[in-house]
Amino acid sequence: MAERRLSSLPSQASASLRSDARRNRALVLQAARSAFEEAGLGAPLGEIARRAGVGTGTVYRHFPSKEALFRAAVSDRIVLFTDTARELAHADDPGAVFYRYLSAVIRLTVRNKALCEALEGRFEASPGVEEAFREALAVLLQRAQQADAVRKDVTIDDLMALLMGCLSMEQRRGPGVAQGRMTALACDSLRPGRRVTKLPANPPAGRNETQCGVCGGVVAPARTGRPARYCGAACRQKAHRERARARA
Amino acid sequence: MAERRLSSLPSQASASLRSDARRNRALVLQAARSAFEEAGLGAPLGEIARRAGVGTGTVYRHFPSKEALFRAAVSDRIVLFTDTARELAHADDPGAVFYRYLSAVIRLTVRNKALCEALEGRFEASPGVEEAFREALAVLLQRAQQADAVRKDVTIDDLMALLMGCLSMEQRRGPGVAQGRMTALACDSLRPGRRVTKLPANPPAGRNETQCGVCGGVVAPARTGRPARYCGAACRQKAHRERARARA
DNA sequence: ATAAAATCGGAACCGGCAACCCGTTTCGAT
DNA sequence: ATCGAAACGGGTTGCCGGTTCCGATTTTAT
Repeated sequence: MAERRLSSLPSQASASLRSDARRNRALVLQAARSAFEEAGLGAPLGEIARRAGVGTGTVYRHFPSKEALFRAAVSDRIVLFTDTARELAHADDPGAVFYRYLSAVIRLTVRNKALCEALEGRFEASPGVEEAFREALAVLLQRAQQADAVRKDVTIDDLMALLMGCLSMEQRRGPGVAQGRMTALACDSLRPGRRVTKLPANPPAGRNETQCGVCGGVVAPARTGRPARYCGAACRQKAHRERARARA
Repeated sequence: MAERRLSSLPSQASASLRSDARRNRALVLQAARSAFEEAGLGAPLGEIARRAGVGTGTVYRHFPSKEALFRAAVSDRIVLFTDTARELAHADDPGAVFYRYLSAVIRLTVRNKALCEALEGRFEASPGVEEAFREALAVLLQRAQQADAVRKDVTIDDLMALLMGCLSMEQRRGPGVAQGRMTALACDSLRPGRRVTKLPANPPAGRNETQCGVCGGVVAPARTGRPARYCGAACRQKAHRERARARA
């Protein structure tokens, strides 16, 4: 009787489960990993069930939703990354360690669409898992900067963006093109040295230049109180008409 | 009688159409631009019809498929980029022009999901349109390299990847973070100067290191004739089991 | 061995969307 | 003003994929 749809203590799974259930759970997880790795979250759930050799019902017995399954499938990889970063935080040569670590993470992630999507943070891998990775990486970054191996104006936000950018760059290179070219390029961009461009500072909470919501053109910073959203009267009217239509 | 489902001469549309048809076509195109801009190809077609104030049937009268509509909606922007690049090809200061152009393209594309997807080449914007852009950009790159403003080991492939990477990087920055930081970083990585890393050369058509198809670990270059796909016997067996299951 | 409980499997359900179709409306030539 | 053809629009169809449900099956405790 009692609750039937509780199931799935996502963390410690092996305890107190019937033997077949334990086995099936592992099969599902394995199948999910390989399917998600190839197709990302887009992988159909039926396909995962088929690969695991179970019915879709069984999948739902163990994981309350597709997304929960996804989390379970990728989070351990991310945790592994995090742990590694934490260990490396006390290494001797922070600069070299930083670059090697970054390259390794990228190399190990590129081929794994699920991991890419998870790192991109479109959905939390698991509450905290992604955040922990970010913080561990921040430590490596900071130490590399202290060792003067990474330019000081780069923030952890920049680095996370750069990481994802590298993933998307490396990802769309066909076979026959060297893996890692973009990563190498990105690493070079982090190195201190003779620089031509200053990184644009984050806006001082004031207004800054934006894009016209209709035509994409440049909008001059507003002089009046309300934020300027359109590049001119024509686009503003167009937007109003559109909204009116939307309400109707 | 005759062909009813021909419709949509995608290029010169205004000729020989009834006045209401011409107007509706423009409305649909405009609505498509704005919807795709926000949501990319994922924007539902019904939503586009709604915004245009027409029925879905009308959309299909003018464009044979959703993708054709998408092409029509974005290709003119790309053509604009291409034309601009061609004009700039004869500019005096190839280095500065190159960097300015690159930044501008990124700035004008980031907020436009449709344009991003089109440039990423997941589907041709229009046969040739995307290719033309690439070639025009290649000219700018080459001239900048001749002027010693861009490192010589960067190829047009690298640049295209870098462009898309910048897009994906800038895209996922929330408001309150300066636009263009990643672009600036990327531009710096292109500049010649004291470099620490060599870009990995494209593989000499020989084998190179790959990843294990199961666990993602490193696979040593194969010594035998057949390509090594797994990092060890365990993973190989796992893969075989999986395939067997897939067949059944 | 037996029965209760847990688990399994896959058919059925449901929502969302692209694409199609056809009765109705509008245009514009005469 | 009239009429035929062109265009409209939204209801309908087909498909896909996530989720649920329940009868059948397996495990485990006694």
